[in-house]
Amino acid sequence: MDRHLARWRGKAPFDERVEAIVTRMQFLVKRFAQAKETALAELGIRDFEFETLHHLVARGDPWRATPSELAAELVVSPAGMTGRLDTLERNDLVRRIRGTQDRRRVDVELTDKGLAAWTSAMHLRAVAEKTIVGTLSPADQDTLSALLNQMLAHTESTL
Amino acid sequence: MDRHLARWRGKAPFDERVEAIVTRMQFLVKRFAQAKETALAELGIRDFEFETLHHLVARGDPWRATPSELAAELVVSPAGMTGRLDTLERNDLVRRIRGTQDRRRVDVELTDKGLAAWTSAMHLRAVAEKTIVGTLSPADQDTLSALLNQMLAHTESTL
DNA sequence: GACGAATAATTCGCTAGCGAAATACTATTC
DNA sequence: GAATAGTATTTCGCTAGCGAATTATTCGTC
Repeated sequence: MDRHLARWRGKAPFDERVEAIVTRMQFLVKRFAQAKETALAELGIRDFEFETLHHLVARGDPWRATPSELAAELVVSPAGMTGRLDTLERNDLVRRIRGTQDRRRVDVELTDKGLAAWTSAMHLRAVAEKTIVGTLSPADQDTLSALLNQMLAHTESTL
Repeated sequence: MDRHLARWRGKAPFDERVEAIVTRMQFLVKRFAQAKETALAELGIRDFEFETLHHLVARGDPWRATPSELAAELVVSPAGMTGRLDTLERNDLVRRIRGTQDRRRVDVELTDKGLAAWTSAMHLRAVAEKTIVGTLSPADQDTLSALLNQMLAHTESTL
């Protein structure tokens, strides 16, 4: 992948540094995704399933959220989230509960099976991620996290 | 998105720092993707089309590569790359040329139209990316790029 | 020259996700 | 109470990409 960047050195009609950052991040995120899918495959769970359960667990008991909240947090369209929830519900990992005060709303709740699946998967997935991030020292990890956060703060403010 | 991370503080059964890094990178890469699709939409070109043309241009005249080379550089499966090239060929952005010395191979070559499309799109896409990365100082950008590269070097060495 | 292993690209069947529209519902105004 | 605008979720039609298998070709061995 750095060969790609090397080809442009000195002659690219754009900011090479920005190009390098974006390209490396894209590449790494694909690697994270591949590592996680591989690690989770032995449990028969997909990473998008895990991520969704993860966000429900993060909310604490009673582990509920609306499809819109989940869609926003996971950067997925409403239609995409509906499809995800269809899959999770079909696998008995979540249940949909119609709102009583506002029937347009749906509460997505983690099932016992979903919580157990999350528990089993969480460690495997953490190992897969740490394998890559762990090459950095803790101090470097803090630096990286802060820089990413600075860019994130910007994207949040322009929405 | 940081609300998600805040929910775990102090009680997560995994390394919060690693989680923060991976989550932020995933979020940012999605934002990059959205910004680029939006910017390129006015030219009627998709980001995956641009990325593919970009890798061909990077090789210099005569702007050729095999499907396997492109698949590896862009982290796409062979089947996925075949589909991409189908789309690019249908839009007259590339042409496929059967190898003469090894007829299993195909040479993917940029067309004039493809080069023109890359030229038009390149600036728009660079602006979209810089909008986010540009919030960091040049020194911070170098730091970020180096840290990302350190992780990348590791993933390359474990393939 | 025949055969088997390996390689390159494509095909096949499938899926997660998208944008836009539709449906169901709520809130506000008259 | 009726009408309208807005919201939440789902439906619809489509697509980029995947894994596995297939097809065509090359290379090495006998």
